[in-house]
Amino acid sequence: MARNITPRKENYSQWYLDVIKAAELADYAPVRGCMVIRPTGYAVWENLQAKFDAAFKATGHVNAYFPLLIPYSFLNKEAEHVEGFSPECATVTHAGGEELEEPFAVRPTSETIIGHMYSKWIQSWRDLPVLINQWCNVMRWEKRPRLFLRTSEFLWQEGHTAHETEQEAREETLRMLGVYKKIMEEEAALPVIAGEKTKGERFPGAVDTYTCEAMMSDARALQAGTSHFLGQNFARAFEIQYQNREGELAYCWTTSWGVSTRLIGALIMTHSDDDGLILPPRIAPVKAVILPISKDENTAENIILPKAKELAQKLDDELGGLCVKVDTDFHARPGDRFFAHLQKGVPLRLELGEKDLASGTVRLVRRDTGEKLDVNNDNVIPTVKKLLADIQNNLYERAKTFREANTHDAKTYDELKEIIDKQGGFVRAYFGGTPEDEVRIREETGATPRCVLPGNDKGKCIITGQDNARLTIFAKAY
RNA sequence: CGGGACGUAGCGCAGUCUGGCUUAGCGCAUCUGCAUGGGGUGCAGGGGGUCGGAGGUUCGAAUCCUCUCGUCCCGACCA
Repeated sequence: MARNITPRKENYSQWYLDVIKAAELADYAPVRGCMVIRPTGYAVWENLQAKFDAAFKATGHVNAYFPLLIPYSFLNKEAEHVEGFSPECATVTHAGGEELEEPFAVRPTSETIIGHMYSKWIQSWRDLPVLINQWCNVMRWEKRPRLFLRTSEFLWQEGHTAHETEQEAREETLRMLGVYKKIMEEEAALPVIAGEKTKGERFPGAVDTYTCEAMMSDARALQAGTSHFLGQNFARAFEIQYQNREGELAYCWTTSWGVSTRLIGALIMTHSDDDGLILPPRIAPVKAVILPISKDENTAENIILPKAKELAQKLDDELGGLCVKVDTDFHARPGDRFFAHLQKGVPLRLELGEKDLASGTVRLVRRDTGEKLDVNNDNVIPTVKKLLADIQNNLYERAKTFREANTHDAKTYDELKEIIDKQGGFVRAYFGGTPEDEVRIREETGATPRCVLPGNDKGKCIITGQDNARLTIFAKAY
């Protein structure tokens, strides 16, 4: 249907890029791996940001800002951390026309510099917990960039907390994982599985890493957000010590957690179709668009437009403002205007023409299903509210149904191989192997352990044959 | 980082092998006018590129050579 978008079945990667281009979400920057987030894409990010930020504040966190440049030596203080990040770290070696004595790292993440500051700020158990979040950009020099999913520079949020006890820090890690899951599911309509990462997939420097794992519409997995229990690793590396209630010096227990603009990639690949972008109403910058239609421009402008504006105002009042757009591009033909909004993923289209005025109705068209409804003027506002809620719900349910239909169980390693090879999707299997086993599985199947399911479901490991292995999801991932 | 493909107007392409035959062409989009108008309308007229960038070969380069930047696909690598 859309002539500027490659059908999903034909070439998934191309489809993804075409949707981004058609919806004007982002464009390539002149620097390899970097992108420009265009106003529409940025508006989506702002909406996501607003939801997460409110949830962070509600759980007692405050925002702050730490610098972009980090003394490179800081990264070296945590062995696993530097090993994990140095390959993708950009460094600044010159400034002011001179070579620097010590290079700066452009932050790939901020555990180190925040750890450094925390060691200065934290003296006593009375200073704890410290619950700080920052919204910023980070840079990771990726070999193979893809818009939103893996760009050299991206926007994200990183929460960094320090606690008095291990239990408190562990609770924080899981609390934020829960916050992520809730917002992803309720606001972004992305069904996710919240679970633990295996050893091989852990964040460099973490004791435990948790993830919200989503399935894209090609049945591949996408890590949508992570939360890390850092134990005392960074506290020891940066001497984040405090005097405890007994008057002794003790190391803090820290956590970190983040979600990024990658979520926009997840939204695209979860909800959109061959006509272009589909956005869940709760995070769509424009929730509904009203199109005044008439073959006579004068009628459109002087009779229909005022009514459209009036309706938009009423809807805005009901929906919380600035969410309804009136399309005043009378010169363009209706078909062109439909497609423009279709591709940009506006959840609901309201058509208001002479026929509607005569019959006292408005035509409503859903983006997710294409369903059309003629609704009496009196019922427009409640119907719009209902439809937006329905669309939100439908997108979530649709994605969840797809995920469930593409999730299979494997009793043996051979079965796992077979399913990954023939059907793809998520494969549940008991796994208790080592990181070396994970590497071997990846090499032999292309799949990686995405997440260990919560709960006490245990069984015989498909690799080692040992009992008590935890139920783990394997999949090919982005 | 290895293998492959590619970079010519906003988008998609032809021309590149066999340098001059083009003031660099085509489709879509765009602009103007008229008609049209509820899922991509029709006719007419117009605007826009110096061929990713730098250097070289040549009387002459979008076309040949060297370097460089970027994109896509596969692989390696990677929260």
